[in-house]
Order: sequence, then structure tokens, then C-alpha cells
Amino acid sequence: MARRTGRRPGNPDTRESILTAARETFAERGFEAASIRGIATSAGVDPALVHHYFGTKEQLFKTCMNFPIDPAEVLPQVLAGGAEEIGERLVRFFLRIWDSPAGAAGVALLRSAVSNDWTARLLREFVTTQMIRHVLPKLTTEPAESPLRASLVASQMAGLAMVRYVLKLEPLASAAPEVVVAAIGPNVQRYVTGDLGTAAATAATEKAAAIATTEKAAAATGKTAATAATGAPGEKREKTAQRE
Amino acid sequence: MARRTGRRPGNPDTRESILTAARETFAERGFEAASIRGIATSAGVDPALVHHYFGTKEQLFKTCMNFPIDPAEVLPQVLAGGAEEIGERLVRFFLRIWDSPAGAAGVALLRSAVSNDWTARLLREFVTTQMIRHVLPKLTTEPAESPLRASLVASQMAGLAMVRYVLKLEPLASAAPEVVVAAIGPNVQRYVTGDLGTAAATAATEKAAAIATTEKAAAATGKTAATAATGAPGEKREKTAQRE
DNA sequence: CGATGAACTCAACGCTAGATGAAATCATGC
DNA sequence: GCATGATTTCATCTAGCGTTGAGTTCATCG
Repeated sequence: MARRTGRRPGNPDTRESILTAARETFAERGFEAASIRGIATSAGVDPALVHHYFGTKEQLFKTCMNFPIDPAEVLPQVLAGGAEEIGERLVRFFLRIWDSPAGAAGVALLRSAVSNDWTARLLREFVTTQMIRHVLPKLTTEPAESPLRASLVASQMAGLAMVRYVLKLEPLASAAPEVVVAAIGPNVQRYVTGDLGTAAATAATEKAAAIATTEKAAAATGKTAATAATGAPGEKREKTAQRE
Repeated sequence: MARRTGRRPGNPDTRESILTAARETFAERGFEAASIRGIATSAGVDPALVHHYFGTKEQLFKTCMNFPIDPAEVLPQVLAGGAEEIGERLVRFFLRIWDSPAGAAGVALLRSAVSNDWTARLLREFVTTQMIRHVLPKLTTEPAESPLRASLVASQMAGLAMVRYVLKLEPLASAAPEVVVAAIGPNVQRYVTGDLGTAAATAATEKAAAIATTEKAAAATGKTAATAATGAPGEKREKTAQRE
């Protein structure tokens, strides 16, 4: 054991290897469960070095989330061609991103959003602004319906991501992309342009509400919890933190 | 401060209140983020008492997951009426459970399954055994297709749970049950009995594979990670642990 | 060659977590 | 009315976390 501390002689790409290790760990474990110490070990490096390069754990996470995909740039590409086969194109686009290395960021974000507050807010805002404000209004005739349509699409996409990439439930987890597109595309299509039957449903609900108020009261125990603050995480550690 | 330690004078229902606090906390935070200390505080009790009654944190979680719903008993009820409107009935059934207090267990399980290994296995095995082995075979003509159909249904259900109960994305989060049934039911219906277009898709995939092998190679960087062991968590703490 | 700064590690602080064993208090049957 | 056992808390252990500041090694520019 001649020398252990101090600057490394050869390779200058340590920063990148830390980032890679961080991406993998965050994707596997989510924000909370991933540990800086684990990331450091996985990169063959001291934990302090991670802080030296990236600052706080949150800042490291956000750096990892800098996905190489600019929605404003690629989304028009998906929208091109009108509304007839938008469902299949959406699913195909979704799969191309999530099956690529960039998909790890998605898995990390999804994993983290489930048990971490500001991460959930991140994801929620992404969905609302990107989907509801930019995509859906251009496709449907009745603008009042588009928020509902957007969250329905989001539900199918989130479920696909959960089953295929997080839970890894077979056979969807390793099905060929075109099989998934053929299976799910038409359903997404219906959410975007189809008849949702909401008019009849709301009427039926109002009728039912008059009769079975009991059941609704029983179902209302659902709580409005999960308000655990953790407000916007102020900046810390300027040093070498931001770059790239 | 006359007496602080020792047996409590009045109420003998401490065990139940601990369980309730545990259910709420697990549902709000997931398995990892929930702390025994937090549960104990929320129940107005010492952390050691939680261990005294329920043993390990894992055992406590499993006790909380003892949902009051026996699938073998209620599922035939959903299946009654044949395959014509099974989609809507499935969604309605799903909502009735998840909107009820028992749904907290579902939220907890889903939240936990995302970042915890053995919890994910729990959920995965539940879906596979219950859905694929018991429900789907009775509805479709081609048994070879039923696993795919099951995971498609699971994807829509998981997505619905994520958007409505975990991320709380509006307007799906607070839409009336019958609106959700009308909107999602038909899509589930297609997954169960409709044409998935898999034959054409697989053919197209094989044709495309011959041409664009490049793109597939690029997409193959997806890693086969998430193998972090944590094998079956052996039993501990027999004492007063199991009961009920 | 010598100085400056970047890359890198050590050792430690403060905190929270799950878990444990012993002690204190109460209810109750004999 | 006292012994037994169930209930409940205290104090503590170990382990891991994020973070920090000081110190060590190396590259590079003058």
C-alpha cells in the first residue's frame, strides 16, 4: 500500500463514472433508498468526492435527471400526421425513450416520485405542463375534456412503465416493442380521440347518488394525507457543484 | 410526572391503534420511508411496544397487508355475467376496493413495491397467481394469449392506481367512480376479449428486424440490473409477535 | 524548479434508524 | 394480599446515512 490518498495518476474521467454509477443506482433504488456512499463505492471512489463534484444528493439527482430529450423538440414529431394514429405513435415514442439508456432516468424518476415529495411534484408538473398544455389541446375538439383525456393517457403510460420497467411483469416486460404498440396503441387512441361515455356516466352517477348515499359516505374515508411539506429544497454547496 | 412507565390503566386496545397508525403511515410513506418510531409516536406509544406486539418491521408490514378481501370469494362475483362487460365490472370492483379504507393497504403495497425488493415480489406474485391463473383463463378462447392479456390489464390497473391514488393527478384523482368506469372500462374490455393485433405486429417486427438491426442494438443498452438479492427475510422474534 | 490549484481521501460530526434487555407498572387468580 | 404474567417504558447498542473540513497527491503553468 504505497499511496492511497491524493490525486489519481491516469484517468481524468472520474466525474463521468460517478454520474453513471449514480444513474444506475437511482434507477435501481429510487432517490431515498440510493445512498451516496453506495454510489461512491460503486464508482470506486470516496463519498466525499461525490459531494466535491455534485454538491448535495438532491443536486446530484437533478443532474442525473438532465434527460437528453427536449420535449418541445421531439413532440411535434410525434404529433405530425394528425390524430388518426396518434395512439400508436405515442406508445412507440414512449417505448423508444424508455428502452434506451435515457429510460433509466425515467425509472429513477418514477421510483422516486412514489415515496418522495418534491420528486413527485417534479413528475406531476412535467406531465401536466407537457401533456395537458401542449399535446392534448391540438388533438381534441372539446377543450374542456382534454385534462381528463390527458390523465387517462398518463394512467396507461404510467401503468406500462410500472409493469414493464419497474415490476418487470412478464410477458409485457420483454415483449417486442411492436407487440406492445399494437396492443396498447388503440387504447391510447381511444383516450385521445374516442368517446369516453362521460355524459352518460355523470348522469348515472347523479341518479345513483340519490339512492346510495350510504356507499359514497363509506368510500370517503380515503384521507387527504400525504402533505408532508419538505418545501422547495434551497440551494447549497456552490463550489464545483454545477457544470455540464 | 407521577408515573410514566409501566402498564397503562384504562384502555386495552393499544394493539389495534398501533396497527391503524402503521397502516396509515405505510400507505402515506411506503415501507422504507415509514419508521417504527414514527408509527409509535403517531399511536402515542413507545417504539419498543411496537416490536413487542409485532416483531420486526417486515412482520408488522405483512400484518398490515392482511387485507380483509379474499380474492377467491369476491372474484367469482366479478366474473358472473360472462365476458361481455367484464371490463367495466373489473374497473368498478377495483375502484370499490381502492376507494374503501382497505385501499390504504393497496397504496402501501404499491408504494413499497417500487423501491423494495421483497415487496415487489409480493405484488408480482399476487398479480400472476390471482389474475393469470384464476381470472383470465375463464374469459378468453386462446389460453396462450392470456398471460399477455393479464399483464395488459395489470398495466392499466397499476396506472390507474398510480395516477389516482399515489400521484393524485387531476382530474382522475377525484373523478366520480362511474366516470372512471365509463372511461377505462372499455379499454380493459379490449385487453380481455378484444383483438390485440399481435399476429400482424410480430410479423412486422421480424421484417423490421432484418432492416433496422442498428436501432435495436442501440436500444439494447437497457441493462438487466435490479438483482440486489435481499433474499427471503427469515423469521425473527417469535415472542408475542404473531396473532390475529 | 517552484508555486498554484485541481483531484482525491481521511476522519469525524450529528443524526436517525431498527432492535434489544431490563425494569417498572398494572390486572388478576389463588 | 400476594405472586404471576401481561403491558408499557427507559436506556442503550449497533449501523447506516449525508455532510464537512482538513490534509495529501498530482498536473501544469510560469
